[in-house]
Amino acid sequence: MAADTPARGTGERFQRQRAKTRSDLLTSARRVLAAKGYYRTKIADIAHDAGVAVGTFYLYYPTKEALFVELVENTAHLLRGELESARAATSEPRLRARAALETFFRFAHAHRELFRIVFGHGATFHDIIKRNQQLFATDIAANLADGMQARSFRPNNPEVVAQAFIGLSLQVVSWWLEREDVAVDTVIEAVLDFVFHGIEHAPGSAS
Amino acid sequence: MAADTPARGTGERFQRQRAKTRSDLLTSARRVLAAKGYYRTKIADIAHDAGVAVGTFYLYYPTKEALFVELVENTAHLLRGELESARAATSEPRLRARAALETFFRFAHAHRELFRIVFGHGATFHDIIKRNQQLFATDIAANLADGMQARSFRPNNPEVVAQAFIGLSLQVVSWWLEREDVAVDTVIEAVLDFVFHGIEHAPGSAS
Amino acid sequence: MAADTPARGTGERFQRQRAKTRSDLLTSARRVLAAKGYYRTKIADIAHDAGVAVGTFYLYYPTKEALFVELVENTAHLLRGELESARAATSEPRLRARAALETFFRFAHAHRELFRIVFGHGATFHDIIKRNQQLFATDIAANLADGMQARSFRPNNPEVVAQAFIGLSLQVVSWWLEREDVAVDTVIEAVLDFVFHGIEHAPGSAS
Amino acid sequence: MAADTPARGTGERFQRQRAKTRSDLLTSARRVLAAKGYYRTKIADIAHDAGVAVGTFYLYYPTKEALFVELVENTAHLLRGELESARAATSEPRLRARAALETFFRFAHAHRELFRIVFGHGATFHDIIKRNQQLFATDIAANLADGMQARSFRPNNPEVVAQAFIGLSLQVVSWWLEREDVAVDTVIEAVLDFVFHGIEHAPGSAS
DNA sequence: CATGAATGAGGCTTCATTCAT
DNA sequence: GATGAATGAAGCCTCATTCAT
Repeated sequence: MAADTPARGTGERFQRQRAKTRSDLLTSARRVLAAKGYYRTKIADIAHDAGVAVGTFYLYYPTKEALFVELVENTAHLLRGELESARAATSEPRLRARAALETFFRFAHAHRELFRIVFGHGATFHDIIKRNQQLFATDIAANLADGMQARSFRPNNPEVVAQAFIGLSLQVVSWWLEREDVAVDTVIEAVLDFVFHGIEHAPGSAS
Repeated sequence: MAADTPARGTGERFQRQRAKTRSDLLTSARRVLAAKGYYRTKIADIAHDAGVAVGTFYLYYPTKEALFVELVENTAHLLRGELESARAATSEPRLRARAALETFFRFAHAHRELFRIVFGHGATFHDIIKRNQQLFATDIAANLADGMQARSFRPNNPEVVAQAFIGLSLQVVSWWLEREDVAVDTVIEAVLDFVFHGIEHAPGSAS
Repeated sequence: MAADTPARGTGERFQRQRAKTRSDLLTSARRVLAAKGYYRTKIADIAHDAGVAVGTFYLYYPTKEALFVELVENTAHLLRGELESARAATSEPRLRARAALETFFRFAHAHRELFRIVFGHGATFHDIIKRNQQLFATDIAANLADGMQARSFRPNNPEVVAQAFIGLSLQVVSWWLEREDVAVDTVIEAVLDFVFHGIEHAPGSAS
Repeated sequence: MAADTPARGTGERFQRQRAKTRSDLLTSARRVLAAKGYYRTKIADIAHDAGVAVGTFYLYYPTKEALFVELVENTAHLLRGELESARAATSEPRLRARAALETFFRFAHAHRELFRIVFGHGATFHDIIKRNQQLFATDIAANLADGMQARSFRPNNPEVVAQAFIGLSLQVVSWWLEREDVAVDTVIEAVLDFVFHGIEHAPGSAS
């Protein structure tokens, strides 16, 4: 046993090396997938971009699909986590919705590539994406239903509005990601205004 | 056959036959592309579905992409036409927007397959789709700007709202296309409510 | 319906063409597999030998293994049929055994390539071959048991002798297939003598 | 380690270590090759089984084939040695043949894995195996010819009988190696009886 | 015109072998 | 010496497109 220890130190080195290569591949995959979409992305493209040989890819991911799934799951999980945190900050539905929307935009901005892969391009072409979108829809619909119950929001069909919410967010973000000139806050404000005066039960608002 | 006045214009009959085959191919392409998306659709699938040989496909369309482009262009053109008619019915921005939304939903419902191809699944994976979406966005933004000018709509960034408009419409329609149980009008009403109380400049609204 | 008939004549032409290509592929597969064995045979080798492109192979066989299995099953089935006919000619165990042995040799000679594939080279590397060999072993053992019961054959373990039978036949045939100079009958006679009498010079027999 | 007089001949210790690793690799190669055959065995499998890294394999064997060849040569050499000893015990052809057969069976039993590699599975797929089989055939044929000359054996074609000999031995042994239930001696007896007397129930002989 | 067989470039994946540490 | 990550040639298979009939 003790005699086998000397290898330990070396093992660490390999671990670090592996982690680096894996991360390189992931980064390249992000970049390339975001740029060309799933079908037009070749394993060779990713490997090349990562500066490794094709075979190396397969030391880290069994298939192209596996990599893709991992990327999607990671991203969705990350986003969901951030959204949860944002919503946890308050229990007031209006504030929550605003916080969620902001979070979503900032996330998309920070992870534009991941985002483009998961929600953009081929969109719902893979079941895993559909499934993840459904999760978001459910969360949003629940929040909307709460708000309606509390009369913070206009009574409406929560499911439909949730879908609308998702749809408009994705579209605006996608659009915005291609024109870096517009400030985030400008867009967020515009969207918030649009969204809010759509769901908000106008009290006696003289504007 | 014999009953078809064989002596007369062979050209005419062939013409008709050609048109039919072409149309058959288009119909099959719609069906198959809608079901499987561009990349997973093989020419052989379409030909088989249309009841012709693979080679025949190429007598009508030079490439797979050409067919796709034609389909997209057709659809977009058709939709744009309907939207124009709808808008032409009135010059009042609010009514126009409502009419356009209704038209859009009814169109998506009537041509669900075309719609899924052009706006769903592979979404923006092809430039032509992007280009067409942009056309719609421009139209909508123009209409919104008009409305804002006329103080029918809340002042806001027309481009952003146009994108939001498109995004929510696509998403809701896509969602709705997969659940035939909900009535069109229910969905339209929900969307209209959401959309209107978002864009409408609340006058002195007692709701 | 009647209008669809004109294609029939053409269909026949295609059928003939298909049959030819299929047969070409089979012939080439036989040749190449026999020469290089399963693992060293590439699809491209077979296709090239058959004078077609690689893709063509896949119009006829889904995988390399499928082709192999078909070849093995065909051969085994053919051989089993011939052996059955040979055995059916008489019920006398000795004659049957002789007839079977002769049939086996003549078959191997006539279908040397198939034979080499199925029984030679990689031999039992694939389950299907094992399974087929077992079938033969069972038949032979049954025949031997009969003969022992009838006291035509020396009492012995039929299973072991059946295996010995198969083994020696395969080996001798394989050996003989590589030296075309020896006449079939010479070999058959030698084997028959060995099989029937063994190697021992009968003690009592003054020869 | 510390107990191993570290100061003394490092070279010697390394020598021992090297020998051990080499032997470990050989053992693992035997096991894995026997189980999966040449083509389906990966270097990684062997290395893993031996508890060393892939690269280490190449410190001991230049190529996969080299290892294989060594294994085959070793085995064949070992067997030939044992057969020679067995034959040397007597000059009486009958006894010699019997002794050789027994030796062969016991060898196969003792080295089933080596045996399966060299004679089973991939059988004659490699020239080296063919060449070795030929060596055995020559030996056996010589012995048979002697016996025939001495009238201990029936006159027959020695080459053919030698091939038969080899073939039946291999087949029976292979068969037997997969059914551990049968005792070696039972099988040997059956084979000896068959080899010496054939299958025919001697006419005059009262059983 | 229609047919469907044939083509072959191109993508995915494997694995014997090499190499930096 | 040992390690295991990296390499890349090579094999399998797919499918848009062409072509002989």
